[in-house]
Amino acid sequence: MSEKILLIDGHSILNRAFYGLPDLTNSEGKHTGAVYGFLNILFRILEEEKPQYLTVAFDLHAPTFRHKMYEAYKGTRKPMPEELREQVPLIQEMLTAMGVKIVTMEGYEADDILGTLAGRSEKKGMDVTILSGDRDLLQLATEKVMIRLPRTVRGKTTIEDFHAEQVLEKYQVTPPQIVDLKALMGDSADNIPGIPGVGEKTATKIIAEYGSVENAHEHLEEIKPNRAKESLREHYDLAQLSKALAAINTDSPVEFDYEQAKLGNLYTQGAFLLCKRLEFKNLLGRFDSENAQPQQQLQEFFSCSDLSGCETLFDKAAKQEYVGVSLVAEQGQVFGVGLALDSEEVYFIPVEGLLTENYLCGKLQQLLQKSSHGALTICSMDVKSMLKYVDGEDFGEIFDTGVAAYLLNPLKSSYTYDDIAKEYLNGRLLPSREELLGKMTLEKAWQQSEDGLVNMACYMAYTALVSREPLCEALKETDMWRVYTEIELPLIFTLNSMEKWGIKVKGEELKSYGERLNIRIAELEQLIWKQAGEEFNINSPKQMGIILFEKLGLKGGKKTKTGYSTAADILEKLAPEYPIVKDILEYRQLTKLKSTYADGLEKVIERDGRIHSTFNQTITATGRISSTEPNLQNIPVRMELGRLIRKVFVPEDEYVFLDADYSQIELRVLAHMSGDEKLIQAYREAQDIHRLTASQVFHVPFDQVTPLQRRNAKAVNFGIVYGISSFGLSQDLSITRKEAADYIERYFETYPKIKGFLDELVEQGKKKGYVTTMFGRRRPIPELKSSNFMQRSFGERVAMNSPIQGTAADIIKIAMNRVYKRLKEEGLRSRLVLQVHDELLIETYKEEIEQVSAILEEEMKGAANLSVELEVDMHQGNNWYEAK
DNA sequence: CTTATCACG
DNA sequence: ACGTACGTGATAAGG
Repeated sequence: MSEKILLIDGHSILNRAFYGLPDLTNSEGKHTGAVYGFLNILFRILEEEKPQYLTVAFDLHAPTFRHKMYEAYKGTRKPMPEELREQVPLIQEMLTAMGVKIVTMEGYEADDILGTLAGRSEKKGMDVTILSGDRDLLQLATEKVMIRLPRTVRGKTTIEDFHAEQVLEKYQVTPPQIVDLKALMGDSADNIPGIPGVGEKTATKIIAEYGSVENAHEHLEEIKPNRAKESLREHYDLAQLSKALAAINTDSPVEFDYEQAKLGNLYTQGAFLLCKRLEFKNLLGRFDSENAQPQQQLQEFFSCSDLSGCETLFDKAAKQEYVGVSLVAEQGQVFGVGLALDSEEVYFIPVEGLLTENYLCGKLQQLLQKSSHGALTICSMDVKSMLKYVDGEDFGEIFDTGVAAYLLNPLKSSYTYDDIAKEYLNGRLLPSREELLGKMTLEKAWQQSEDGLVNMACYMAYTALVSREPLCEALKETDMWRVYTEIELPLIFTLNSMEKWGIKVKGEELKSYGERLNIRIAELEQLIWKQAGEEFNINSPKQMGIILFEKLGLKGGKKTKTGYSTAADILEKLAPEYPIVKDILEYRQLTKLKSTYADGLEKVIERDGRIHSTFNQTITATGRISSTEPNLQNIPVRMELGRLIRKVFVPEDEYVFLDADYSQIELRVLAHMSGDEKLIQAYREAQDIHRLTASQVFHVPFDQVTPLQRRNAKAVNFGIVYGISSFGLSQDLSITRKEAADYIERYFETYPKIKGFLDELVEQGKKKGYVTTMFGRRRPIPELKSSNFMQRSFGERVAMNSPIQGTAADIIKIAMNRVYKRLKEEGLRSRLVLQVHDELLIETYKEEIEQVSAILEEEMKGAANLSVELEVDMHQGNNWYEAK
């Protein structure tokens, strides 16, 4: 078997990968999608080809590189987008790290290098594979040289392969004749003129018959279409020039050492580190853990499993200024505690023997208690998750790595110790949880060997302790110190209290509600099947799309890449005409209620008869909190049938619910932040904002606004908060874009300062790369720099929305902290149990109703001092349905 | 493990 | 021309 060499057209493949994949960025906002795509294609081809040699050719001057497909279509030339340009050095660095030979040469394009190397290698008796996205290279195909052209269609990459034979099949000319073909037809993307009046069809015919431009010219009189004959006669010199331009130089003086191109182990340590830096998590798995991964200089950790040693440790910890703590626990089961006294003295205390779960949690509580420490600050990666295992509500000073890192960059999906070490400890690389434990659960890891667990616990405690200083510095640097200390840190305890109290749910009522739904669901199912003429899975959009749009022939064609869209807004337009659609919509609604709410909630009722949701503080990009397992922030309310579910959420005996929500907080925030006098005035006079907007926008007297006008104006107000676009508004109101644009224009005429304010936000976002809330919370917006219109537009809307949504989030967080503090300090039995973005639910002891109402009103209204009042609506009830 | 759908603010 | 409203989370299908 002969040897094989793989030659890659570097820029071309990078380009393919860039346009074929969504624009990936790592958590630092570095664009990495093209590099990732390149590596995936590379690995795939290597597996298929198994070559002995590999080399990648690059043009020396990247900026001359173009996206040919795009240009061929547009007929214009655009510079390489910045997102792609910055990835060129990255892929070269990656290839070099993998020991892959890169070839460039002054004065020659990558094409020429590839052509030359292909020729030389073939002469040596090798098989050659050229990987490129550029069809020009087809001229290089022979019996031994195969050109592989990857094509990305809807995210799937297929590869077209060409030996000489396949070129002939597809283009009716031999590979070298491709050059002659181009000489006649030209190639706008490559600036090859060709000759006028000759396109692909004619050119192919001529070359297939006469073999070359020169021979065709000799037989000029025989050339068939007259137009072509005359053109060739007149522009023969142009044809020859084009031919020269199209021909790839197969004899360039490139120096090439086959030894250096020998394919070795790609999975080197350097490549591993780079993959890690770029966050190619999927690729990391390819690396052989022994060869590639750097020797983890595991820090020296100590285990302590005897009672007196443990006591000593905690005593010592309590006397310090700072101590790093981690709790290794999962689903109520505790495995051990990590304790970092200083950077060199990190301990793991396993649950073992006398050191029981209870004992350890008790020690942790003592450490956290306010009374126990004078000047001690407990540093942890995630304080709230630790508090879950600790009693009491009177805690001392803490530092929370996760919350701090979240404020500094709220766009990350997680805040693990290895990421934080990398980012805030000078690129320090620690072994990640996955590297230590794999995909094992804690329990499995514990049973197998506690080594990984020990390391993880210690690294967590260590990182929490050591990264405190740089994180605090960064918070001060970015003017977020106050948001951190005055809003987020106290919020940890507020949320902890809410999670621990939970909310009482009537399980039996939930069950009967579900059964009631089931009766109707079964009816609808039969009804739908009957109308469809067959039984099918109504829950499958795929099956339903086929039934509706193919079998029953409803109009309203394709929408998604996988088939027909059967989303509610599409179906609703069809509902008046087709009864089956109405039934499907009702079926959807009921099954949603059944599975997500009736069944879903029942599953998470704990033994105390209450649901304990988790409120996540480090998820959203804007500063809101989110709720999981279950999500209690999306319990139905808009439709009556769904709203009934709220009747199962009840206060304990002797308690009632007090529900308080901010009235139009986001619009009020907008009024304040923009300083628009008209809007401020309107709120001061307690006017109906939507009606007022309607009267201004539609130029009608205030008291003659029709309900439709008011509804439209309300949508405009919402649109403003979301970062208005005429398309979005038109979609929402089912009007034309022109009309929507009209509404917006008149809105901005009415409230000129709002226009200025929003423009300023976008400008600030573009200039600084982030926008801020009233309290200084930041939201980075990397999309604003994108060359992609859609992405950039998204960035602009985000720039307009985030400060408003985020400021509202800040305000209610402040209110929560204040309410929590007042309830505690005034020794009340009432407690905060839920937050739903602009709403707080308090399980109120009946004798405290008056006092709690006053606290709620006072603290919610007083949470921020705006130029308009913060109005609060409050209701009382024996369940959530009544109280809302 | 991603996609479509739908619940909330 | 581009083809979207902002922010979330849970469920069921179907690779």
